[in-house]
Amino acid sequence: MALPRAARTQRRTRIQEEKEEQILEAALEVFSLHGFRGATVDQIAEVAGMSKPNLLYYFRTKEAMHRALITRVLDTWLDPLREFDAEGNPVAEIRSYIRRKLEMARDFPRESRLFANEILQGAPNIEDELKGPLKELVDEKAAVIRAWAKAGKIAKCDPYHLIFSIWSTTQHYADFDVQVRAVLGQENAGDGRFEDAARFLEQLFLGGLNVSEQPASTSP
Amino acid sequence: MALPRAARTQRRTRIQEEKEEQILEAALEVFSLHGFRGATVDQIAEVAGMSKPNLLYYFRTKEAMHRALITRVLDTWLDPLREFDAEGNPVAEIRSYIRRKLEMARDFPRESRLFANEILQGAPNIEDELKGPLKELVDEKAAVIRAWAKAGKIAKCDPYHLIFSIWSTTQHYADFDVQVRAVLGQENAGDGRFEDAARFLEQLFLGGLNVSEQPASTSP
DNA sequence: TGATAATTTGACCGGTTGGTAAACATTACA
DNA sequence: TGTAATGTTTACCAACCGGTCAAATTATCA
Repeated sequence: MALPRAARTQRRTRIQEEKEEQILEAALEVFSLHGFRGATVDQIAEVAGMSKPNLLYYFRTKEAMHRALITRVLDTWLDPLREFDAEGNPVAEIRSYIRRKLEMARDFPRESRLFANEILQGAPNIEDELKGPLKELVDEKAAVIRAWAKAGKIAKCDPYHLIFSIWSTTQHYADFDVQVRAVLGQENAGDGRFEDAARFLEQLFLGGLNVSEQPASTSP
Repeated sequence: MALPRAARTQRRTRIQEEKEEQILEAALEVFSLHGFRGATVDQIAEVAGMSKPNLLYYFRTKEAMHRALITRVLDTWLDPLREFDAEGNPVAEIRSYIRRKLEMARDFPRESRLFANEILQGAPNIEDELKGPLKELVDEKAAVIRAWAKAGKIAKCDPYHLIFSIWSTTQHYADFDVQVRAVLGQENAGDGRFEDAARFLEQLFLGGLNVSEQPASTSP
């Protein structure tokens, strides 16, 4: 008899790799649009192009599928923050962090919505991830920002709320895309809004931190 | 035989007022946590403290309930933006707008999450509201902001993205509350984070718009 | 008070849900 | 090539879903 994924100890076959990939791709599509409870296994199976029992051969439950998806995506989702470099130039670091987050909102909106859905619904499955790895990473980067402020390289500010602000403003363009497009109207049908947003957010954050475009001394 | 809400032409009875209120309160609780598809009528009925058929006597379908809830909440949700006054002092206006939005995130997080869920899932039921009334209101206020910039009262910036930024940063404290609390740790158990956020966001936006704390001329 | 309208309930319905059992098909590999 | 492990499908299940119905209960007011 066959053993589904969770019970296997041997290395994965080619078919397993392919099918699990297909499934997670389809799961991302459906979960990101409807949340965990609103998504149905039938729908995911249909998007993945396979029968429901076949899908359940690879992931025994809907929850297992969701868990696998979240863990995989969370890791890459935090990459931009990890690249935040203490040794770098504050202005360049903050600017490129905003740019990268905005690029991710543009290129991977489903991943953003998956998290938004999860957090919005109380994060029942990833609370530990938030309080553990995520908090540690943010604590580390907050210390960097605080050091920059103490050295007078940027204005003094609460580093946690600075990070929250960058998260929220950039992810807004993925999570609230429908609203953004409705308000801007269809004349901005292309990706132009992302460039406009990048320009505005740089102005906002660099101005708000008292650093001009060319890294200069803080104002008196 | 009795006529449910939608078909009634007479004035509403006391019981109708009370029960519809109970139901919408319960619906807000459940919809804001699970989204439309993830919410169940049974669950709403249980929270409302009545039987499912009784609930369906007042709102004939789940969708009717959701529609009634959205329309009611959307109106009050936009109040802070409506109060944005062209004649006022730009610094005071922007500052008080941020404060009011943040207060709403603190005092009415469920309402914020209700919208977030709706937008996140493609806004199937309120797209018209977004493209109509909402867009008109934002267009109007964007013109005000642009005029302020033209008059040199604030820095030149894209007014739409400014509004998006205020929305996203403030609503973040309602929609992503679980994440915010996880990152800040339980030492900030009270509402202190809202005061910290208010301070930071004022610094960010007023600085980003080149206006100091005491309304002054723009820097050279 | 009594009759009429408004409200509430338990039983129920067809369709969908997440998930299973077992027969069948395909692949990997000795 | 044979065969054992892996992969796929059809048929199915019990629980749950949104919603209906008719009977029972309660409020209203002449």
